Amino acid sequence: MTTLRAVKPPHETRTRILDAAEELFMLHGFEGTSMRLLTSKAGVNLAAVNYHFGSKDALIEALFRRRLDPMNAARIAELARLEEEANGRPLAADAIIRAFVGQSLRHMEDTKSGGRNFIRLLGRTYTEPTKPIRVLIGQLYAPTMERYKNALERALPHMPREELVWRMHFMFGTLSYTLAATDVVQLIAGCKPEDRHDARLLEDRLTAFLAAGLTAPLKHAVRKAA
Amino acid sequence: MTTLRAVKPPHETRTRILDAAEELFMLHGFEGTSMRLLTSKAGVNLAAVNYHFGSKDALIEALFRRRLDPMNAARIAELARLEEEANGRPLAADAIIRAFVGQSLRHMEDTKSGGRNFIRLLGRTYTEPTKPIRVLIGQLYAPTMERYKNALERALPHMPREELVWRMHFMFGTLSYTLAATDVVQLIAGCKPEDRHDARLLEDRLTAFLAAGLTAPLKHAVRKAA
DNA sequence: GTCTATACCACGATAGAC
DNA sequence: GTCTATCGTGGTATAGAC
Repeated sequence: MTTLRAVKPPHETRTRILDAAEELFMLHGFEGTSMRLLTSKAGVNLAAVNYHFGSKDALIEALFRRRLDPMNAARIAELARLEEEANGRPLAADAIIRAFVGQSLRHMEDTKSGGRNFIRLLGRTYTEPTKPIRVLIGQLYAPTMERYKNALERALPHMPREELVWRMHFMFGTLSYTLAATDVVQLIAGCKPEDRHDARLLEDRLTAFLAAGLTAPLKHAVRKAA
Repeated sequence: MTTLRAVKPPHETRTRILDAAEELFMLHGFEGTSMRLLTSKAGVNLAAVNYHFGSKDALIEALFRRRLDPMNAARIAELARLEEEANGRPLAADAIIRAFVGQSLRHMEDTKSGGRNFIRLLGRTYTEPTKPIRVLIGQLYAPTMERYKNALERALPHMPREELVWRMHFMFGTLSYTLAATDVVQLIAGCKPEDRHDARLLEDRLTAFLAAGLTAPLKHAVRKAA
């Protein structure tokens, strides 16, 4: 076992399965892609999924962990970097938003590693009917969200906590939907398709929209409820 | 057939199927709910769905049409009413948004007719992997979107068309996500559950957030791209 | 430890009797 | 309109080959 086997890296089957799953789940959804199609595309045996992951659901979980854990770690690191630069002063809200949003868009840009597929898949998954998946996503995001919530509380000290939570919720929704629904824009009103792939421009558009929404003045009814 | 049959209204089987489908699709998704479960919950025969609708997909289409057509008609009527009141002057952006958003929340409030189930299901469907469903939703929304886009163009004459389309896209995303993902708020940061059902308060929160985002000043990069 | 062949039950859809 | 039988396909479990 410890002999040289340069041709076949360890866990190659695992990786092949994960890569094929990412693409097919994005195209046809979780329940829409059969294990038979998935394994044949990955070039592995039907039972390999069950051996390596245990079940289809466990495969889905592994798929999300593989990309989401590094992504959220990068988000937290980016926030820490900004806070260090600021030297104790609170950050501006739009800088915080940009740090969060940017990570998703960065992954969309590298068409090489299939990151684009994953991001679209991720955006779709927040509203998955299957509860275990939603719970998993929530768990994977929880530490990051806590950090960003704290940063936003410092950036917007006069915002009631509850209103801030709701606005973060809206923000999260806009981001996930934008990443997931790539063609509905065209269905609604038509837009130049080439723009959809300009991550830098999209980052500016999103940040401007979200920062304005997040820092909007409070309505009377909302302020009373706080 | 034309004799009096007060006990059993016409198309009762159809209605029973649609009602059961609405609830089960919301709970388990389209592919996640079996026809066997659906028909047994509806108290009809397994083959009845195929007889009345032709297929599972056709059932889904009928399900959306039943609720979405009146809902969008109400949206257009509401906009026409506001425009008549304004007597030719352009409407304010937040009034337009409130008219659009309000219709969804109105349907969420009547727990009686199962509207809440439908709205959650609808919010989830914009990001459905199955393309025919997305196309259907796009078609059903198209006339309404056109009307609202025109109204917003009048309300925001200095906004580049393309930026407006993107912002409407963001807006649509926030709305659909908010309606679909009822429990993720709690997963992320925790919020008082009773608030999630106060449609009036939610309408205020949403309108404030979206109006601010929609009317946000343009970034340089975005202005140059226009 | 990795992988394959195969068997098992539930699913969606359909045809035909009633 | 309803029911039953049936077909092809889905996810999963396992026994055994390498």
